[in-house]
Amino acid sequence: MTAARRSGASRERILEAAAEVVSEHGYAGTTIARITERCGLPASSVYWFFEDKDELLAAVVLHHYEGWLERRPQWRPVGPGEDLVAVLDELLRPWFRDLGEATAYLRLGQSLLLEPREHDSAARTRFVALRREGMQVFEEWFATELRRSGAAGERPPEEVAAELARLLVVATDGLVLSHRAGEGLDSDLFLDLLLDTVAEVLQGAADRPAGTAGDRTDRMGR
Amino acid sequence: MTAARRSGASRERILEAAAEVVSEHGYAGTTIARITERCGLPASSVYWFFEDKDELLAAVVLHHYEGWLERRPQWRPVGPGEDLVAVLDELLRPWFRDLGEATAYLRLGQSLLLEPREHDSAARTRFVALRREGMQVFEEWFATELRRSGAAGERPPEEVAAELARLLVVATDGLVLSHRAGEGLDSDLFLDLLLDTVAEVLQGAADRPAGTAGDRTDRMGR
DNA sequence: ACTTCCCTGTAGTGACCGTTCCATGCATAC
DNA sequence: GTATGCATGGAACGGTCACTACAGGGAAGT
Repeated sequence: MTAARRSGASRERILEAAAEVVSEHGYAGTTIARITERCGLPASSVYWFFEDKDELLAAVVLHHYEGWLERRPQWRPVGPGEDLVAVLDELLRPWFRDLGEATAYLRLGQSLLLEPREHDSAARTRFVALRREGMQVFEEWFATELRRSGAAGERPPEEVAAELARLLVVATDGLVLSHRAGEGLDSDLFLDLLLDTVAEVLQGAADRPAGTAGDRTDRMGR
Repeated sequence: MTAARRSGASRERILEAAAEVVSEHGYAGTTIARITERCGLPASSVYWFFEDKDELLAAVVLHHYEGWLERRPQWRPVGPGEDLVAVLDELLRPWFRDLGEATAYLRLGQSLLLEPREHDSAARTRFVALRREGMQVFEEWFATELRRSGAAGERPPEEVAAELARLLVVATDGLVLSHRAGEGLDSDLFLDLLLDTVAEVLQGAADRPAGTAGDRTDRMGR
């Protein structure tokens, strides 16, 4: 058990068991008892590694986010003759295909989002922060590529990038929920539609003069 | 009897108290104790009118849905010289403006969606059913107007209508969650973007020949 | 061999959960 | 007045929740 101690294998086991329980029983159905049953370790071990249930869930959120960061698409720059939307398609499609089933992470996070703000659990706070961080990954890639290609037209590239990143996040959230409702919404076609919208935003940005652009976009988020 | 029970004012009080508790404390924080505290009636009254907590929540879902049906936008037909998207704008904008705060209904429903399917509570089952029903309200209006105006081009109007209805529902879900995350996503601008997308779908449907249209759209839906 | 420290095992804790029991009101009808 | 049935009041029920007190194991250092 030496190796187990040093490598923190028990902590990992608890973390993974918790994630499995969340994905099987949902947020409300996640109890310490189920987690201990799942990982074979007693509750005292759980409370040895984690201060309380809230901190454990926060750790689950962080754990999954880090996993996503490793497996996330590589944001390669757009080549000279390439279309930005085509590259985006290539980057996002595998991820969208997994959205229906694979992401217990998003399910847990969305449950946390729907909880009241006031009570402000560590898990919820962390998810909101990581969600924002993840969105910035999108945003910066967009901003870089828009700046390079000049596809944003008269509008500030950062502004268009923020808009597009928000659009992506909102769309994925909606897609996950739609899937949970058992509506057979096809991820592939939905991405098609989304990319069409992205193209349309870019088109609009390029066409529109600077003056009128401000009217439509200044309200988009903080 | 059942009819006598359903007409009672106490039943209504319990129902409203439950809705308030849900909107304040979220799904997980909704307990019988809090509901009785809120409405001033004892738990025995709650169990006089409702079989159990699950049935009470199912009744809350139905109650709010019926309220929405009454307050929903009137789906007036599109006039001769009018644009379909412009009318849609007029119909949806007030509703979208309320989405951020007002709809405890959607918050409860989304929490139910994120619960596991197997356990299959009455409340969850009912929300899924009403969600589908509500979506069909959209769908039929779209289908009618598309059939009348011929805006669907070569594609079957029902198919385009289904696609647009799904798009609307997914977008509203995502918008509610985004708002819960505290991202200052502006509902007005988001609706602008959404309507642009609708217009784009219609444009694509009108332009595309029948043969290629099938490739993109057959996957949308069940 | 002895201490040290990390982790596990057992057996709880009180609090709160949904739910139930049953006596009591309180109208209305006889 | 007395009977009838809907609805309330209050006090409990067993169960499960998150969490803890504490003793013990077992590897590592000395």
